[in-house]
Amino acid sequence: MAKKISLADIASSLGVSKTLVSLVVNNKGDAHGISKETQKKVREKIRELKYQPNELARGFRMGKTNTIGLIVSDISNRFYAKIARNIEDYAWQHGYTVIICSTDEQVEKEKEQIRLLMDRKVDGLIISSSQESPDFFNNLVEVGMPHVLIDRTFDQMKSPAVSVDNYAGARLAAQHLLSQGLQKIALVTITPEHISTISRRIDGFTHELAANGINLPPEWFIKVPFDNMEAVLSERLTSLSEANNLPEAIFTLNNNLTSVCLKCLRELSVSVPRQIALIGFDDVTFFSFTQPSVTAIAQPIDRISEKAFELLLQQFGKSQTAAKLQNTVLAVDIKIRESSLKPIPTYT
Amino acid sequence: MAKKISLADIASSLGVSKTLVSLVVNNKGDAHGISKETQKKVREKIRELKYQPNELARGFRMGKTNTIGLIVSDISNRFYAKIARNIEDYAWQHGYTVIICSTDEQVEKEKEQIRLLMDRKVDGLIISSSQESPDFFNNLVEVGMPHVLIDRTFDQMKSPAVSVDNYAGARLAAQHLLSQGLQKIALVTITPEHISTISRRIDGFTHELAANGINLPPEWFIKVPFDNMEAVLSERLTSLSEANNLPEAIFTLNNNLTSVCLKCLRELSVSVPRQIALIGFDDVTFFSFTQPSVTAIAQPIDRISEKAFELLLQQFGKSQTAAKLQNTVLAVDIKIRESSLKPIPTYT
DNA sequence: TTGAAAGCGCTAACAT
DNA sequence: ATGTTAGCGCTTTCAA
Repeated sequence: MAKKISLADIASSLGVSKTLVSLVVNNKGDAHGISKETQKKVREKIRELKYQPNELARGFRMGKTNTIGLIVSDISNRFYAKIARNIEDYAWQHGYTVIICSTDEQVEKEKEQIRLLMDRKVDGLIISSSQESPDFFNNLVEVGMPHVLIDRTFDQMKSPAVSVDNYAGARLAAQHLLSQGLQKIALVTITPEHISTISRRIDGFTHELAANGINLPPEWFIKVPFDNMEAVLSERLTSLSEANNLPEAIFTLNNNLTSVCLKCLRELSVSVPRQIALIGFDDVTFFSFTQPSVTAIAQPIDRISEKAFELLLQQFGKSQTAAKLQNTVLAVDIKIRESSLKPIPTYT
Repeated sequence: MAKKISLADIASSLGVSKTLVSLVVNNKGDAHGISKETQKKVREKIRELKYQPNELARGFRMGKTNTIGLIVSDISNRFYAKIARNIEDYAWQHGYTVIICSTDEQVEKEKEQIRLLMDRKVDGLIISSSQESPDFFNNLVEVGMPHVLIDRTFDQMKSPAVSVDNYAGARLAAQHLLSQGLQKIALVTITPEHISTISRRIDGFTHELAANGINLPPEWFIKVPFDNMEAVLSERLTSLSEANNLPEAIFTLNNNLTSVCLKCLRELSVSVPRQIALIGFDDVTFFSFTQPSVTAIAQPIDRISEKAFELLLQQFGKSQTAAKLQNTVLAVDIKIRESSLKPIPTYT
């Protein structure tokens, strides 16, 4: 690795002070009344020697790294990948760079990652947490670490947050199914269920069903583990099928679940939507490409990212004051497509 | 932000030197003959004061940040999202953290990002480049910046790289189509075509067709811009359809293209595979869930990531020696599914 | 078995 | 209009 040119190098080779050079590098030359002439000399030397400021040293000195951390359960999940991309864009626009960490829903790993990023002095954190309580994050606001919680939030939390109205979204799904006269309805969720998004979707859906006099029998309240969806779901559906006890409709609580469910139904040769109507929470592009296209509750991914980044910037601004709680809840949409439509639409 | 405890704090509060504390923090106490007793005292104080080493300062001092940069065209693309996840895992296992940058195929942005990451002193770079020549990267090996090129590579490059056999993969696709007696075959590619993966796929496919006496007429060599696939492809297919000049089969050069093509065909009410057989380069989970399921050339994503990270670690090891060129080319697989099968398979 | 001091590259208060 | 100096928090000779 060729020795890097430093401020001192260009200063000494010019017979001026490091201060001077630093000033012009940071475009503070004029403000400090450094002569145009000297500035030009310095700039030329900088170009000649191909000087590049050591951002690490600068960050160290200024206590600011222009880096933010993004913590999610799995960056390869469509939803988070999109979020990541949007946040990366906003970050880049503001001169920040983003470090990504996937937790695999493991609370300890998540904490470890956050601690590491803090030790690395990232300026802020955007987190979709797998934790069960807000304690860890309340402590973060206590110590003044800028951060915002996204997607998954907590009651009693002190952190700024942005999420969507999961409860309303799930109700939308239930209403859509009910409006078509469907009564035998199943719910497929992942465990752990304590995740706020999941529990609110469950509540919204079951409440809406209950309000319409329908209850969700245990055998149609299907829980599959986060890391083994396909095998478990397949097994459950198969046994329901064999018992001749399949529902008429299924609501899946996230996009992975929706995909996996589609696949399982296919393998069981269950036709969607003819035999079973399907609707999922969380929309992905692909759902409009498939046959049948898939009905889904769509989250405003870009607005989530935008708001999250904005809340972070806000905290960077007022350095000393503790981050003020602001819990933004965004509305969701239902994208009605073929998979949930009974009777089946006819094509020309 | 509560004042952070530093090495000096715990040293002075114990009446010992920073050296001592540093040594025990880094588990070099025994090696340097520091008494068990003192070590214990230090460790207790560390716990009491909740001391956390400032990794930024440490990185600055040691010239090592334990951070690597991952540069791809778009982190929200399935393929790169998976790559990112795998690399993140390997990185985490080895104590590294990863910064992600999406270039949107913009060469200048890519260069800027790489320069910024270098100024931030990342230890290494893994790059799927959008550049047209290897010059920039050859220079990187010259200055001893550890990096590895993935996915897209260059002739005459001096950088370590890992890619897949795009040429062979495309031939596989052609052979599959030809083996079914299909003759009227179209190719859908993105522009810019200079990207190595793309050009090799084009070559492999057209060469295989040519070897079988089939040529690709210009109107079936469909080029759509990276950032406007759907509109353009739709327009082209529509006009072919109106001219009654649709092919019998289509080969799409990446997963986005495949999805988009599927959608366009649907909107044209063209049945896949009955009217047109479809096969795409690059497999994504979803392709096995759809109706029809989609035939694709599958890349060994995990092996790409693993090898890439390994090549990077290798460069970290032998610090002084220039990175030795190693261009790993991995084999691809064809996943034959319904979309490419003629006659259409029958289901029970 | 332990400590003093230098220094990584930069910025900023304080001279001059 | 420009320079001196101290110091961010850590590791690492070199001494004692």
